[in-house]
Amino acid sequence: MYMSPDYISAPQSLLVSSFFNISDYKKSPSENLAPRDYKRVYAKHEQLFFEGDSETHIFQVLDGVVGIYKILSDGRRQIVSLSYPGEFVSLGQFDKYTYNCEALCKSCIRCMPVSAVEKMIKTDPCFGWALLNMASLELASTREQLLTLGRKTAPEKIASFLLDISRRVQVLGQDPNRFNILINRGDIADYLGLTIETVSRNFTKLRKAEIIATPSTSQIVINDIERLKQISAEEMAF
Amino acid sequence: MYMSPDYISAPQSLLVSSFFNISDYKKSPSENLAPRDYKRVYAKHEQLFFEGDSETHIFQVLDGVVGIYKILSDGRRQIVSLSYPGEFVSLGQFDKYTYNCEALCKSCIRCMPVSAVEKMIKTDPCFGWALLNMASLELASTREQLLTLGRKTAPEKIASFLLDISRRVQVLGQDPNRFNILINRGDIADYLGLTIETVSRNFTKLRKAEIIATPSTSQIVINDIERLKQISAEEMAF
DNA sequence: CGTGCCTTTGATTGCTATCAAAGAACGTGG
DNA sequence: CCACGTTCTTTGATAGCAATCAAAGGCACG
Repeated sequence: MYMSPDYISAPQSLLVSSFFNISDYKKSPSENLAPRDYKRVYAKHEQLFFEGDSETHIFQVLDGVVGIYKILSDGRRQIVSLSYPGEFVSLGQFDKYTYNCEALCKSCIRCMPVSAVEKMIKTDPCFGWALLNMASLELASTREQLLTLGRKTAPEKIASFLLDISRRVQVLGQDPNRFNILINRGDIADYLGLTIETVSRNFTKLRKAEIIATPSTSQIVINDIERLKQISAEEMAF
Repeated sequence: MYMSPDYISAPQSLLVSSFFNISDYKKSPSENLAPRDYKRVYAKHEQLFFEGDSETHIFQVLDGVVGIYKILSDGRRQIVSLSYPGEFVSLGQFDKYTYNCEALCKSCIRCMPVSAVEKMIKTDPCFGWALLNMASLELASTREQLLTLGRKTAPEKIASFLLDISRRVQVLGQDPNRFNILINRGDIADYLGLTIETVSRNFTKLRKAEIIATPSTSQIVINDIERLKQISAEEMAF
C-alpha cells in the first residue's frame, strides 16, 4: 500500500488532468518541473509545513492522505482540506504558507519546488489559467464544506463525508462502494466539526441500518448509496 | 448612500489593488475592460445570478453588500461569501455559476463581461497571476470561515464576524470602530450557521457588556475591541 | 503477550434550535 | 405628516441534539 505509484500513468483526478494538459501543451512537460521533483514518504503525523513557513514547494499526494488544518489557541482543530491520492496541496499560495499541513497516515508525496511553477506561470499564460481553474475547484469544494459545517446535522455530515470520499475514489477509477478512508475518527471529527464520539455513534447508526459495512475501522463498504444520498441532505436543484 | 462612487478613485481593497496593478502594468487599463463595463443598482433581494446560469459577467461591489449562497432542498441556507464595497464577486468561475448570488441590500454593482477578462488572461500572463492571487485570497478567507463554522461557539462567531467586517471597513479607509453592517440578522445567521434568535441574543449580550453599542440595528460601534478579540477565540500563533 | 492507542457505548450536561409572542422599525398610502 | 401594515428584532420558555464525562472493548505493535 505504501509503494509509490507512478504518477504519470496513474488515473488522474480533475486537478491532475488539468495540470498535465498544460504540460502536454508545452510539449516539454518535464523540462521545467521534473528535474527537481522528488518523491518522499512522510510518516503519520509528520508535518509538511507550518503556518508562517515560507513556501518552498507545492505537493501532490501519490499515496496516503494529507490534511491542511488550523488550530485555535485552546487547541480546537479544524481540518480545512483533505488531499487524497492524485490531489494537490497548497496551490495558490506563493509567499508564506498560511496553514499547517500534516500527513494523516503514512503518505507518499511528490514535492515540486515553487520556483519552477512560478517560472512557468510567468512565461506561459495557459499555465496560469490552468492553475486558476484548479484554485477555483478547490474554492468550490471548500464552499461546499462551508454548507456542510454551517447547516448540516451530524448524520448528514457523516453521510456527506462518505459520499465525498466515494467520489474521489471513483475519479481514480477505483470501486466507489468499497474504499479505505485512511484516516481515523478524530481526523474525521476535525474535518466535520464534530467530536470523535459523535462520529463513532453515527458510523454505528449507519452500520446498524445496513447502509454501510465496516470490515475494519477504516474500510468502508457502501451497501445502499441511495439512502446515503437521502441522508446527506442534498442541495436544492434549481 | 446609494449613489455610485467613482470606482477608480475609491479607496482600494487588497483585491482591488491587485486587480488594478495589472491594469497599470498594461498601461492601457481601460482598453480591454472599460468599454463594456457598466454600473447597475440592484434592489434588496434582487438576484445577480443563479446556480447553473452560464457566466456572463464578473462583478465588483461599489456600494452595498452581495452574498453568495447555497440552499439545501428543505430550505436551509448557507451564505458562503459576503462582498462589501470594493470587493469582487464570482472570480475564478469561468463556465457556469455554481452558486446563487443576491444583493442583500440595495447595492450598486460594476458588471464586467467575462469575455474581456478571459481575453486578458490569455494574452497577459501577469494578469492571470493577479487573478490567481485574488482567488487564493478568497480561498484563504473561506477557510477561515470554515474554522469559524466548524469549531467556534455562537458568541465567538458573532465576535469574529464583527471583527471581520471591521477589518474590511478599515481597508476602505473608514473608521473600524463605527460602521454599518448593512445586512439583517437573518443574513448574519445564514453566514454564521446560526439562527436569527441566537444572533440577536448575542448582540444583546455584547451590548449589555458594553463591548459594542448599536445606535440602530445595523449600526455598530465597537467600544472595546480588545475584549471583542478575546471573545472571538483567536487562532494559535505558531 | 502485554501495553497503548483508537473506537465504541453509556449517562449526563449544556448550548443552540425551536416555538411563541411582544415590541420596534420601516415603507406605503391616505 | 400620520396611520397602518409588514417586516425585522428582541425576549422568553422549552426541547433536542451534540458535547462532555466516564469506562469498557478492540486492535496493532513492540
